[in-house]
Amino acid sequence: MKPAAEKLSEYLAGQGLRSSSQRDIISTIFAQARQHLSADELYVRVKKTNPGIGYATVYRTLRLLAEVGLAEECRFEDGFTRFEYMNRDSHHDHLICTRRGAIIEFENVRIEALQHDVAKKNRFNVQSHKLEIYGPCTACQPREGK
Amino acid sequence: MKPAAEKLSEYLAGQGLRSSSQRDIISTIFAQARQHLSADELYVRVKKTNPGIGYATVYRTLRLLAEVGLAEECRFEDGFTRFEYMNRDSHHDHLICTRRGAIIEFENVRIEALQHDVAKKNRFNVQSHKLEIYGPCTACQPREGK
DNA sequence: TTCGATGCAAAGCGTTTGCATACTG
DNA sequence: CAGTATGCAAACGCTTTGCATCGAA
Repeated sequence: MKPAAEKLSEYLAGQGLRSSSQRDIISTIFAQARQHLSADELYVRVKKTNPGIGYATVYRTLRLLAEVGLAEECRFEDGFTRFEYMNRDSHHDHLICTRRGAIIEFENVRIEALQHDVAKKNRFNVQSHKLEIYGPCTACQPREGK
Repeated sequence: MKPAAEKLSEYLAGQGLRSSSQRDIISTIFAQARQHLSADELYVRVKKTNPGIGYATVYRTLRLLAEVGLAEECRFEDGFTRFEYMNRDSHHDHLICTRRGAIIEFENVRIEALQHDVAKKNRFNVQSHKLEIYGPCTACQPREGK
């Protein structure tokens, strides 16, 4: 699997756009995080090693990465927008802990098949879908009073 | 089924809060809409018959309705927050047309059962879930190019 | 008469944009 | 060199809040 920075550069070259050290740094840090990050969380991480990089560049690079297909926007119920690193083809859904926000990914072909059935019945052509299951995870449940 | 305005009033009385003509008007119009509305869309509808009502009151009333369980916040992929009228217990999910934004509700117990299986495997206690299927609907498909 | 609710305008917050400057190709 | 990318700060859109006033109980 090619590193994110390289994929991005190839895309940029193909589009007549330019590479930059900032874009390399941001996309590399984003890919290494291997978890869902908000623009702000990514900005903080980038800032640690590269204080010169601005907020706007992080936002602009995230949008670029989304264009290339290396990042995907996720809007969960807490209202924050996060980005997920995607350097593969497989789709997956999310289990989200309502106590501390841990996010677990899963995949279930039977659910996907049923989704297609539902769509067919309603004459929808499935382009994409999104499934999120919310609840306390094991680690949080013991203390869950209610 | 009790009307939304009445349910809201009962809740307010129980909490030592006060009813108001604005709250009645807003909750009634919201309930009658029978579709997902953004705060702004609701505000516009309310404004038509009651120009005196302010934006803030619409927002505050929507939050109240959510508290009572009569409204639910929905964040779809387009980034807008909408509210859905909920005067029943049944849960349902959404088919969302990517062309013109039509929203269709559906329910599928088999999918829900599978979701619980997934959660169990991952030691999650399901509190709620959210399933959205995106794609062009029949009405939009004929003109769908690519 | 008390204290919550309202309407307005201002503030907040996350995100985007305009612009002069820095840098890539 | 031409033209894109950057960093800053200002602008933006949606939502919330402060405050004086209004109105329900």
